[in-house]
Amino acid sequence: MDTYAKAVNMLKKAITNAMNKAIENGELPQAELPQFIIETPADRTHGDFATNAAMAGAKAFRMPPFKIAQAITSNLSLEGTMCEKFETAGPGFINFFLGSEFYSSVIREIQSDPEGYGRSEFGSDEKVMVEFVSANPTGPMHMGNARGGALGDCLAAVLDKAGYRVWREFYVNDAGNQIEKFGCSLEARYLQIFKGDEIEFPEDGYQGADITELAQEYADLNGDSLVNVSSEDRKNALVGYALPKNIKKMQDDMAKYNIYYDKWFFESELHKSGAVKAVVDLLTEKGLTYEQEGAVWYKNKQVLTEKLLKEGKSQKYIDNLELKDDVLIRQNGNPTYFTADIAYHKNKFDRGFTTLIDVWGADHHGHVMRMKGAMDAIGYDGDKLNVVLMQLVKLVKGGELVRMSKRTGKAIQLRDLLEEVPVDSARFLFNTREANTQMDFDLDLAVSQDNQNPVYYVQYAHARICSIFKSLANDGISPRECSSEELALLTAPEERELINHLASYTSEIISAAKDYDPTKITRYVTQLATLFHKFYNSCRVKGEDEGLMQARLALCDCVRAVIKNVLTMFNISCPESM
RNA sequence: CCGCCCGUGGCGCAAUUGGAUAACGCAACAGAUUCCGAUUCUGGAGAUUGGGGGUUCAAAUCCCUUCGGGCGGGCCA
Repeated sequence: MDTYAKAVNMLKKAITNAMNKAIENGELPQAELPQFIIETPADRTHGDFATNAAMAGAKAFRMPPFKIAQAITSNLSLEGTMCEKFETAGPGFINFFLGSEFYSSVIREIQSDPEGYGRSEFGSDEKVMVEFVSANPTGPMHMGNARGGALGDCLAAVLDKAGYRVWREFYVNDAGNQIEKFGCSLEARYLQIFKGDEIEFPEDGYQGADITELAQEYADLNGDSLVNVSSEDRKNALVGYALPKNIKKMQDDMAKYNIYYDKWFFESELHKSGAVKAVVDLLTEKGLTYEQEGAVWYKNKQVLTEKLLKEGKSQKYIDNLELKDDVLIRQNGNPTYFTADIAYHKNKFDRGFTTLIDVWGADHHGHVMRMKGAMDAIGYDGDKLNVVLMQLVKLVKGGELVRMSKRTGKAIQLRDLLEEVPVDSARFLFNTREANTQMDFDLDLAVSQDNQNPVYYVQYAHARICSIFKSLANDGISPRECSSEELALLTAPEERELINHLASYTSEIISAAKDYDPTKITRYVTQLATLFHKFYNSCRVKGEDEGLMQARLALCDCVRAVIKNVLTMFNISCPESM
């Protein structure tokens, strides 16, 4: 357990003991102990930790919070808590102040295992799959995929650090309707090459220039050999050529973006193996399907109504949702995307993943509830499927909305972004806004190399620390292990605040993992850099007496280690000089 | 019409998930510094947390209502 968690735990125990003692000696009435929390106050003059135990107990003890606080504190012993002082304040808070033992053990903890710092067993080795991006292979990836990639990959990294066994997966929709459309679009462009504009382009086809290019490429390689074959053979040949190329492109783009998947999962496998059909059979066995107008339907309304009633929602609420059933097998005999997706998520559970996380665009939110319901329906726990919804990104340059790429005249692609913006910057900046908020991605900021750019600011703090060590090495000074007495010299407010922040790293990781929110960590590390600069400005390292200098060097070393720890986790570079 | 998400100083955003005087960064104002790395720091100014009501010791957070923005609502994905 990390020092911070230890300190909180011991404090919790001490407070519980004090309440029990107060009940024994009659200062508090007999009652069940209230649930209370230990928090770190926003305002540090309120101490390093505070508890709401007295306020939380107001109801149970039927006493004013302030009186309860007095009863607790008069029975409180700080023995073994790392705190050296407490006080009551405000409406009944009890505030605690840490002693030097805490500060030196934080530094020692980090230095003993810099790479392992922040890791915990919170996730108990549970197998988690994070599925993200999963863009359609019918065209290039866009800005939304860029955001999803950064968020999903860093979320996975956070979960890994929090003690989960994490698996990253990309679901390739290489089957079904959109591939059919893809084929028709390619076919039309191909035939246009040889027969001109008399060939009509399908109304709902993919308009993109990439389709035309792919058709042209095929024509350049194989000539007009497909003009006189059946439409089906022609489409198969074109898709067989174009699809692998598109998938390869996506894989290259992801690699450029420093994203590496454990698996690229192909939807076509589910069709081939019969898994999609099996899902329909399974639902039919459970009496949850019916036929109508030549299609097979899934009783979504029934399933969700039962689920929502169980959750305590009112009938009126449910009626208002106007739930509808869904098609599993179309009139033409083809399964829908929904059916394949059920089969895919079933497959994930069957592979032993106990928690599934999907990162989806917010436009898919209507899909969330029925997907969870479908998991329940086939005998899995729909609540183990968690969907992180992500709002749209707008590109902004010079304060103005950028709609399309200057070069191609088309919507901005992931590729265009990576040509303009360093990968480090993109990965970091996409992780500065929570998934569920609309975001403006500021291109000027992303390329700027000054402290306005948070990545740069953080990397710079790291480089600066490295340079301190180099500068001291030139003077013949090398860092050494410090004694507790020396570390106890770190008493300046800037030093203590910095150490406090270092200490909260592990719990911050856990909190980010709980909320599926990696953006907490970019905020954490930016704050760390800020606190370091404050320290750097008010506390000189060089030229102080040997003991203090070494203690401050140890602190610098810890800051450097944690910055590197975060950036490495997020696959962002961490230069020693810039 | 119904549902989901969002609304916090001029701008960008946070708040340990119900806790103390709503934090931080730009921009603007007043000043200090130019020292291990491009500066950095210290002050004050600026907020009825979109509006209104409710729940309780305590609400930006939960409930109701209203306004504004985004998204979605069966043979698309």
